[in-house]
Amino acid sequence: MEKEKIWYLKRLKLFGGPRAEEQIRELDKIAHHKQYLKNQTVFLPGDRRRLVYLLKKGHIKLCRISPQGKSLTVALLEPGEIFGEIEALDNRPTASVAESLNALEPVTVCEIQHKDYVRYLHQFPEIAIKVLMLVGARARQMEARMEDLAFRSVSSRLANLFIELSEKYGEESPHGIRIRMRLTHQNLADLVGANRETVTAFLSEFRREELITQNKGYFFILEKDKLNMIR
Amino acid sequence: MEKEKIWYLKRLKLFGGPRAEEQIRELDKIAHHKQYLKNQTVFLPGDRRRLVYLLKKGHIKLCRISPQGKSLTVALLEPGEIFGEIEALDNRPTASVAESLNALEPVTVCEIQHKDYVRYLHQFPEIAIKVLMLVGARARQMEARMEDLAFRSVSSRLANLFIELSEKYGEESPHGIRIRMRLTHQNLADLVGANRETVTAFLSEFRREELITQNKGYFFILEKDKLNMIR
DNA sequence: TTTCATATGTATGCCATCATACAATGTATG
DNA sequence: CATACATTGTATGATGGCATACATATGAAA
Repeated sequence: MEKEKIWYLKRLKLFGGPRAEEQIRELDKIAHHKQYLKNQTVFLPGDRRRLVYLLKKGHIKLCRISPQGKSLTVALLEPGEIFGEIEALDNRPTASVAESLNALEPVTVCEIQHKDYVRYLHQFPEIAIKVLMLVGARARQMEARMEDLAFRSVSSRLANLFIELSEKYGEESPHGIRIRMRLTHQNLADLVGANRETVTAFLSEFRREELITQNKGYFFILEKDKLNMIR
Repeated sequence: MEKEKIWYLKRLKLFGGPRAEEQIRELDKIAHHKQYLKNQTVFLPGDRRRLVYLLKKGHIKLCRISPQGKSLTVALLEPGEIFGEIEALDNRPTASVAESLNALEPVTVCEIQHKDYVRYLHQFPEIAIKVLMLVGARARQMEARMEDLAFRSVSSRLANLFIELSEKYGEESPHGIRIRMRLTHQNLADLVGANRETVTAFLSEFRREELITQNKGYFFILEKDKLNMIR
């Protein structure tokens, strides 16, 4: 049963070395299981609780909301990922929103108090270094997305998004690579920083050219290399 | 003389606690002093040396270059800042360029081999945590800039850039807040992800409205709060 | 000082993307 | 099944910012 309880921690790729067992046990001690019903937000901009989260089940999107109410999705998260105030330096609260993504079932997370988290990192410095690498990798991805926003057209960003999605969330299927999360056109628009209508138009085009298909909210990538060539 | 040699490390804000002295001494052992003449690049995309750098003198910009040769500046660095492969996870080399910024004098840095750096972090885990916070803070800044790119107009981004510059690099002067680094219109354009001509046009407008002035490559901010209100 | 390269200033037409509008379809829920 | 709501599809005009073009200014080097 104990084993059952910590399975999710094993997906985290944060642990390793001779102390791995201990690392997992200690993290489990400070992590508090919690469920969010669908379409509930996990945290909002300005949240002062400064929690660190481990995603156990479901999908989460991290967004930024503009003053005019438009939304930009900064990251999509899968079970096993860590998020929240993992790198909180100053006292400023987050500027992002975390919410479940078109969830059909509830989202399950573990919450960790920030002070427990910092104590834990001091206890297991190897893990601090791994978290550093993780945050760094995400920073690089963001750089790449910034470059896209600055230089590339919506169709190009959208094509690129499908390639990234297929790499991170794709699974082979008889009808092409299936993206294993429900995504609306609005979701895609928020991911590429564009208008929903514009996205819909390009999706129609992609479908006409048989690069992708769409079924009950799930997308299938048919021609990955052709998508790669869209300017 | 020894004191002279490590002054630059004291600017780093990475050290602290009872072991601060030791931290600095050990870092100095693995850091190799190096000078770059003006307009030399420190590293290019694909650089496999995977070095970590400490900036001692001069300014550095980190850029991304698009396939069409357009450049987006990801970060501006001042003396005392750390950059390079501070968070290198995978074996992929950087996608960014680091080059000196309109340098009139040579840029001075310290280079650290990546393996020495990792060993150092293991030796002083407190520092790994500080680097984590630092990388995190930069990641948040990038999120904010992504939001800007996605939602805001060039004039708004430009006004916002001046506010950020005045906060990070500004110093009071009789003629307003002086940005203490030489910046061309092209530099600004690269920072906000826009066309040089477009930027020049808005700068003329800002100058006409007496929000900023420009003198020998240096900018002065006159009306910070009015800049804040530009949509 | 003269020369040359770099940086700045301004105008023009063009085009990608947005905002708006509305119809059509899909899907959850009583 | 019927209803309501969310999502998708498509067209339209408006426009911000880009590319292009070229003139002028600035300042470093000779």
